[in-house]
Amino acid sequence: MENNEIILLFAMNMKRIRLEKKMSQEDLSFAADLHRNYISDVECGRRNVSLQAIAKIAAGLEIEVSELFNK
Amino acid sequence: MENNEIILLFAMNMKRIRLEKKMSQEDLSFAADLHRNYISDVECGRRNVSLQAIAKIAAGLEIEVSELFNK
DNA sequence: ATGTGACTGATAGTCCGTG
DNA sequence: ACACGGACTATCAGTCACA
Repeated sequence: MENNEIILLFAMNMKRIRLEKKMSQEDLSFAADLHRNYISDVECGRRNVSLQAIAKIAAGLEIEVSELFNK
Repeated sequence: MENNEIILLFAMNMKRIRLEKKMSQEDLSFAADLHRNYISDVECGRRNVSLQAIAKIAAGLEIEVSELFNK
């Protein structure tokens, strides 16, 4: 597979922002309407997230989508 | 399907940028290593694109991923 | 040069658990 | 509160013929 650069960038930004907001993965899973285990997988860089899931995560974190792709 | 706001935002940005760069869909499909019909589908908002495909498209357009999510 | 329906194999995303 | 596994269903990636 091996183009996981963007997957890791996304994962790291997501985790960093979630912690800044003092949310648990379960808080986020509820706010984003995604499964708790899925949030865990994404933050560990184990998932190739789709646009709609990206939008849900950004909404759950109350941020713009583009913030999840900052370098 | 419902929440296609982000899908349409992505589609419109992608098409606008591609045209600004004076590329055809076929040019982009070659540069991004994605099928021509797939590029067409994405620009028409018919696909829920994943992170890895997003990275390929941004690379093909020679832009940052976050530019595809500007409002 | 682009849009669309349809198809198949792969994987996104859910849910049950465990430590 | 989180990582990880296994199993499941819904959907995505990738392609074709044709308009």
